[in-house]
Amino acid sequence: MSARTEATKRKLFVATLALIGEHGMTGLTVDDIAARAGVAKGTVYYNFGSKDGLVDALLRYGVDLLASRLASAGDEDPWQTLSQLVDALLVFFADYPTFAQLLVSELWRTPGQWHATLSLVRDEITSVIRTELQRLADAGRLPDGVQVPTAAAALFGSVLVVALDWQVFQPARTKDEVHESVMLLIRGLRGTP
Amino acid sequence: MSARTEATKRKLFVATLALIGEHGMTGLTVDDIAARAGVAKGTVYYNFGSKDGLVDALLRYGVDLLASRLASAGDEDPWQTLSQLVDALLVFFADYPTFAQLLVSELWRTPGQWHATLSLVRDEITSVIRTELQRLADAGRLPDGVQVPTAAAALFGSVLVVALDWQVFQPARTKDEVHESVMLLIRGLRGTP
Amino acid sequence: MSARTEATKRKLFVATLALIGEHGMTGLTVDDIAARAGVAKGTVYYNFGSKDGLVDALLRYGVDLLASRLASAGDEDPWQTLSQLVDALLVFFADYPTFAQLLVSELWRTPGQWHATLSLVRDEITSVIRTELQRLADAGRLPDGVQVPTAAAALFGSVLVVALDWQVFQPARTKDEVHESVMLLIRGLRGTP
Amino acid sequence: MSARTEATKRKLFVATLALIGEHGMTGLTVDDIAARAGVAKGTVYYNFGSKDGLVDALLRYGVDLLASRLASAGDEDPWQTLSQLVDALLVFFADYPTFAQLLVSELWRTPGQWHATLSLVRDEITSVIRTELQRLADAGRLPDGVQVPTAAAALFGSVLVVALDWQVFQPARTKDEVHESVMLLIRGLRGTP
DNA sequence: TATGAATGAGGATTCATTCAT
DNA sequence: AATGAATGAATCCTCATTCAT
Repeated sequence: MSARTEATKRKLFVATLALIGEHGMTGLTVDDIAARAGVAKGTVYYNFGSKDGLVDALLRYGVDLLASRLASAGDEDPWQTLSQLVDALLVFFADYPTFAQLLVSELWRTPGQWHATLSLVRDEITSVIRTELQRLADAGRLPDGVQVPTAAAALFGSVLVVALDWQVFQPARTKDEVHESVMLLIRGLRGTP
Repeated sequence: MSARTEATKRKLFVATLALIGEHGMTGLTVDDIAARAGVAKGTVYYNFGSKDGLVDALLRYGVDLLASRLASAGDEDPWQTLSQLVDALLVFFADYPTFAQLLVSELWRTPGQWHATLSLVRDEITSVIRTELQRLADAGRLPDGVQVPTAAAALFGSVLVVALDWQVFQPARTKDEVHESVMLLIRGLRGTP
Repeated sequence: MSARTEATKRKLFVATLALIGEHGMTGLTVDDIAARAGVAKGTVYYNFGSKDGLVDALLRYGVDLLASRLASAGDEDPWQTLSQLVDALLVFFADYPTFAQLLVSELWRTPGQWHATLSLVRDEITSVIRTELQRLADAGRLPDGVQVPTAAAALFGSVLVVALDWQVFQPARTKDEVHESVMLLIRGLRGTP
Repeated sequence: MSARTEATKRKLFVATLALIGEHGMTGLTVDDIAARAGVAKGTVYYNFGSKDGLVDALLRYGVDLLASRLASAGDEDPWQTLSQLVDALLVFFADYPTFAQLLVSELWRTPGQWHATLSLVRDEITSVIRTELQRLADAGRLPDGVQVPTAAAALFGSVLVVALDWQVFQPARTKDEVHESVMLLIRGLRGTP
């Protein structure tokens, strides 16, 4: 892939993300994307084959970005790692609010055209969380009855929704306050001391 | 509003909800709605003015339904009330999965055409939760640092997301298991005993 | 025709005239007419059979009004009578600007749904003018080559257009100024003294 | 604008003009226009944005055509120039009867969607007439009390209406007869010899 | 590698008219 | 004599996609 091609694709990603942020997935048109990116409409098709192809590629691009961020979390204490993961997620969603929107609005749609790619995102995140929860479970540090996969999904969902609510309805809160709220919420998982 | 009109509107609500469940918001056409409801297309416009108007009315219809269910929750012990609210929400989302989808996919969209109505839904639900959390806070039964509005939003979001995840990715779980998961998750709010 | 019916019809005429004045013939809907008149839509159909029927009736109503005004003009001197006719037309068009608009916009349309009725209006007016011009011609007071029917049409058109231009583009002019302009214009018909 | 685009636009202009001539503005559909022009419906929207946009562009196209014709009139004697202008107008309206219809039916509509463009047409024509009348006024060759702008408007309107009446109600007349009628009518402006 | 004019199926909306009350 | 809910044909417009350059 030539440098020129790569630059074109990146311009299209940026334009798409901006437009989704402004008007949502509905109302996202190839015309607008091309105009915003400063290229001709045909270029989108030349590079991505279709509108869906572009969005799908954008999604994968986002997954990679997120994965690299989550990878940096890690601590001997699983609770510390969880705290770092929550932090990384909040920062990522703050950096790419559009991505959070996209995720929440498409992830649980029945047929969903990008379902495969989005499930990938979900798995990417929940598996990291699941790993830490499992470490805790193995160490007997989780209360009885906690189902690791369900708990991981719930934690992921909570962080996602809280991040969105933070930005849309309570932008005045600081990241640390929000982080604290989430951690307080899940203290229940720690079980009675 | 005549009985005939009311019947027509209800038919259109039912048809719309069914179609959103089948094909999502995208792919929802007035043609399909009218056909499914067994009325002419013009009837949609006569009754709701536009497709958006129909969805908006449907949303308000759902709010009322949900509100009446939440109203039945109530106990001397705030924790009991919270548990009942979580239960009512899970049951409602199980009864109207489409409504949960609609909520999650539209609630945090930036401008969003139904933003006003959806905020109403959010407020309707969170205010009930907030009331209970406040009762706990007033009684000194919440840990320091818990911000009631943020906690209420987080709790609502968690239940919503968990309900969706339950249906889409883990349909085998029973409602009680899911309820238990959520309650475990928020045990943290109870503070150190 | 009962008094009630007549009142209803008049209300519909008034509403229709007002709406045409505001939005033109295009954009004139039965819904709007009924709403403005304060009656149900069905009433239009009960009274006039169709939208066209209403407009047609309105047109005939206008013709009668105009005819009665023109009838009051009359003088021994045909030039005086012409002057009075021009005056009556200007006043009528000033009183019912919408009627002038309707006339000018529909009279020369090729198929034109109200062509028959509108031609009636045209004949009503031009025949009065024609009569006076013929009196002048018979008295040898018109220059050679003046074709009475063409001249009558031209005079009618001039007055109509001048009246409209007066209202739309030069509302500051007084009626007398406009009247004077028209009379000056047609002084040519008087021939070299 | 590429040659291809220009050809497409011209085809659409021709088709539109023909259809307006046949069925009037009402009854003008984008479907018909596209079919007549031999292009897809979308092409109309690609090139003009909307049906109104197409009509507006057509109007401007007509203005230019007319302006170039009027520009060829010119004589030392202002009366001669006026005569030539009247002739040019009659010929233009005979060549493009639809344009005359469009003009008369839309020019004096209250808000009117093409009011801006149509006013442009009106100004284009009346200003040329105004110039000649002003030359006469400056030379003291107009009777007292003639208001140049009003007289110009009246003259324009007369020619327009006479041209339409000629085609619709008196097609047997020759152009020269009609021309003569108009000139006779405005001889009044020449004042007492 | 990129362009942009053209396409046409698809979908929202309008509105004159009907008819049971 | 009047109502107004319902109709559905007619129309405008959108937008993902194609293709010749």
